[in-house]
Amino acid sequence: MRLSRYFLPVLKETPGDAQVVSHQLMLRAGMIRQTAAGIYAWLPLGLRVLKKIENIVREEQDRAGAIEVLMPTIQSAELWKQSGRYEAYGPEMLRITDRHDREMLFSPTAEELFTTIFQNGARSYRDLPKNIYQIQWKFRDEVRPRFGVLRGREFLMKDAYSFDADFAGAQHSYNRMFIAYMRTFARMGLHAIPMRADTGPIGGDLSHEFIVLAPTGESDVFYHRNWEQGHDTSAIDADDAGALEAFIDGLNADYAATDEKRDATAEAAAGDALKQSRGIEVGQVFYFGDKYTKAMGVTVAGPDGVPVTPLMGSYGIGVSRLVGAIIEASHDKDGIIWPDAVAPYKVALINLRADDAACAAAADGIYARLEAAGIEVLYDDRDERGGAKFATADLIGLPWQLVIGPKGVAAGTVELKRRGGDREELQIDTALARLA
RNA sequence: CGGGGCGUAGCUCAGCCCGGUAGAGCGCUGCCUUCGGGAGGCAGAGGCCGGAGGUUCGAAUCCUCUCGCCCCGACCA
Repeated sequence: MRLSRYFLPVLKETPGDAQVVSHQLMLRAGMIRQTAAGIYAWLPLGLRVLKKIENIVREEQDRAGAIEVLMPTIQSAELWKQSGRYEAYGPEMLRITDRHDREMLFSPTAEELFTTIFQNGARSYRDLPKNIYQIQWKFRDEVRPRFGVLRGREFLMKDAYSFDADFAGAQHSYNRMFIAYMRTFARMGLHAIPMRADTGPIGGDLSHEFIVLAPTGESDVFYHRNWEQGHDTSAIDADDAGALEAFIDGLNADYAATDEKRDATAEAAAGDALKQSRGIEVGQVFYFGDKYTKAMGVTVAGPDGVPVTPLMGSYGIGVSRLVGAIIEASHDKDGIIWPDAVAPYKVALINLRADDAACAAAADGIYARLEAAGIEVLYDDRDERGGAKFATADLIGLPWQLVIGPKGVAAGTVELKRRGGDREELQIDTALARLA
């Protein structure tokens, strides 16, 4: 993409409304614009990042055996009355009336609908287990939206719902999602730690929040320093329930808890290994048994013909929130530093001298070669000074900057710079090979 | 939902206390000079001062109401 033809409204100054760094940088880098409290328009650069994150989430859900569907954002109140949540949810649910005065709502989550849809297609225990998910916009009328996309009212969320015939199966479904989350966040260059979370009235220990460590995070978190190393999940066979359970138990042997769930005994045991940080919740996995299936009267025929009430879990990832969380975890004073997997483009091609014919020709040629090679490149061909182009490139945080200047062109070289890292003077072919 | 703050040019803000012809920097447009980390000069464009009432000869400025946004707290993917 040529920057001269793109829509990238960057800001030199920080808008006064934005307090946290990810919000400031997303506005400055032309990724989003706010249209109302907690509601954002996604501009081209932001949308590309959102889509990349969404795709990683999707790939890992698919790999974990979950099946993608898409539910409507606007739902009938009827279903919610069946589960009792229409009243219970309170003012956070955006309620709407249609022209016939029917009560509708903008879905804040979708247990009811998924449960109903599931019942539609599953009659027997042999249809289990099932895990169905969607990546869809949600609306929660938060009292106080803030921090940009970290706490918006409208947000993109992946929500998955598992259905199992018995507890052992439900636990395996839970573990599958658990490991899928580890893989998902790791692929985005994030260090997300699963922490024991509130399980509500169901009890048990089957709920974890996945927290990304970031100094600007909103909650205090405490964890064993073993969590600071990444965990290799590549060898884990998620189909092997026993091995998966053992692996996850091994992980969870190391203490990790948010402020609300601190355990003095476990912290004392951790001793010097106990670390404290701040964190942002980017996902949650949750087992809740027959809470909804029972309320909605959902059953499948068991092996003996007797109806069985399936046991459920739900699993959320804040997709739009992740955009902000990644920036919180990865930026410097000049701007964003995108992890490769989620970067809107791989490389910023910078022509330092748009007015220099030789320079422009060289940059055009390199641009064509990068495009032909299928490398995602944003070509700064604007008639701007070098400084302005560097500032823009640093701000939007593409992993690589390929700099074409008159001196280099004369010598047949270009400068390849890693965002936030080293720069090298390379032969053109060498630089292109490096980016391939 | 309690408490506080702010709405003036595309952005960041000044002006408001003490009423009297609406400002700066950046950005934008044109021309010239410049050109390896947000250059300089000259000339321009751009605002019913969030909205509605009121007080006044006169309101961005004072009063009332209203809408919007932000912050702190309680709450939350």
